[in-house]
Amino acid sequence: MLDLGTIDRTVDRPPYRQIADILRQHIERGRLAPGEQLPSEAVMIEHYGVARMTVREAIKELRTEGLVVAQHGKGVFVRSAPPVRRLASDRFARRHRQEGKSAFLAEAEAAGHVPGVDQIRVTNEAASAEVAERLGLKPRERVIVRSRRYLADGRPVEVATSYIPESIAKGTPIAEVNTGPGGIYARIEEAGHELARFTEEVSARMPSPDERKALEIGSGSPVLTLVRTAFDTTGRAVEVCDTVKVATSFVLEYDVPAR
Amino acid sequence: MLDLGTIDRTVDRPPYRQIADILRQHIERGRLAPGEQLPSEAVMIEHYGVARMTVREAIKELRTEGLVVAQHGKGVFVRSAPPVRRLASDRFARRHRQEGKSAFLAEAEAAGHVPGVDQIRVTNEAASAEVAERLGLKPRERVIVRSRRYLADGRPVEVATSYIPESIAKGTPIAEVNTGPGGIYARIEEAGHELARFTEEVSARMPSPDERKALEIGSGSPVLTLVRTAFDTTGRAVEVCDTVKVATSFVLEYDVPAR
DNA sequence: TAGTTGAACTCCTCTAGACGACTAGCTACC
DNA sequence: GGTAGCTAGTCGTCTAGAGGAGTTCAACTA
Repeated sequence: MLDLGTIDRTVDRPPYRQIADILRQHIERGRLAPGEQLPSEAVMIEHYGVARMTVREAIKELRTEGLVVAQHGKGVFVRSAPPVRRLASDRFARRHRQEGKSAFLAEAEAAGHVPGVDQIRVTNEAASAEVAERLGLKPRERVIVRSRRYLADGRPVEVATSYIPESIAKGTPIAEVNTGPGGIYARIEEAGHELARFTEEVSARMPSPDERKALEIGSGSPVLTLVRTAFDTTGRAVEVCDTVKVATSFVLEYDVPAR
Repeated sequence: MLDLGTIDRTVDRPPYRQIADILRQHIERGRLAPGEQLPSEAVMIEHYGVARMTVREAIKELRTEGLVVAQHGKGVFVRSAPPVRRLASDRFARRHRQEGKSAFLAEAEAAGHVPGVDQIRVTNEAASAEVAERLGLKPRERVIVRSRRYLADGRPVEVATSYIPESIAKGTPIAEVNTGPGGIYARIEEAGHELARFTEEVSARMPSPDERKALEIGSGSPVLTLVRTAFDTTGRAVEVCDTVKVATSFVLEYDVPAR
């Protein structure tokens, strides 16, 4: 049986924080294992002799920290840490494309996960000012917009939107839902644009409500955002991609020369 | 005067979320500017005709999202976005060290901020199993541990801890609080270890209470974590550095060859 | 003038209770 | 045998109130 301890009314730390502290320790020390259910609100109300809202405040704190998830009608459970996927900086290596694997597929399989993609939407739009600038296009030039959601072992882990100039995508399956083996980078190279390098801008923030929904995460889970630009050997930007990843599921690895 | 709108009791979105939505929109559309004060709880209770806790729930949601910060006794304010600092992947370029600038100093100045460092602590410890493994040392070999906090324009933006093998640091100012011009990387190179490359592992998570305190951020602000290893030209790991950055203050730029 | 007090305002924490909605398991009926 | 409905247990949301504590500023006092 879990030792819930007691709260101390004389100390200046408020009861709801003390309760959160006790539960947090149990989780961090493994006495409450991932997936395990926390004591119900009723039990804790009884045990600590506090009001319902006080217990809920404590649980709210843990939810904000991403330590637990509540399930309406069932209980509150310790978050089972999703598998962490390491993304090495060679994930865009040509050999993967030559093997018919897209970057995501190659990485997920290497990490032993079952990859999946859904919610694919492909449209042809006029480039926004920002996208045009990043791609070095004139404003309002047309681009293929590809958005999709990636899954690992059936769980959503990332949503991404790519923008490719129509002039490059024309006559290729890039504008189709199914781009064929190797993904869009393989198609871009076949179209005569040999890829030379990528730049990635990494940052992190809290998710918007839409992103929370698409990634099936709570409001306490941060996201990693990647803004990637692909350049061909002539230095032309041939694709930009905005990616939002579930932060807890990823570690990004980069190799930086000292120069 | 700010248009607070009204809530719709017939729709299935709960009132506290509707209130949060209204406020969020005002913030996102700039009608509530950074630093500006939100209507007080009392005003909103009156305006929407709801109970205290309902308004507080709405505000809590915005706090969790990192959009606002509450100040006891003063009010709730739209978070003023701290200056974002872009960290280019050339931030460890040798020329910076040759100019006597550490990586942080070089970057901060380039971005037009006043850099600062405080809370410097230097100790000599037996390497933990993890650090020993990352540095390729035998367990319990001694390392110099340097931890410090970085400030930009007086605001804390990052805490970092470096581990350098004592065998490399011996006889250099690396074990001193003041390492001299160019920082520890300059000293490592002077000690005969020419730096060849770095690897960085980037991830993001919510901060621990300690980190919240050191970085002076609320519980709704995520942090970026960097685990860096520096290698010399012989392939030996000469330093590892664990960094925790305020996520909203940084964009990390990386250059990835397509290979 | 300089310092203190007090009021008014703010958010923080807690209590005690209400009803609603979701889940899961059991039961009774067809 | 299958299903519809009941029920206990869970979390979600809301109400109406309380005292506490930090902030500000004006009024008061020495």
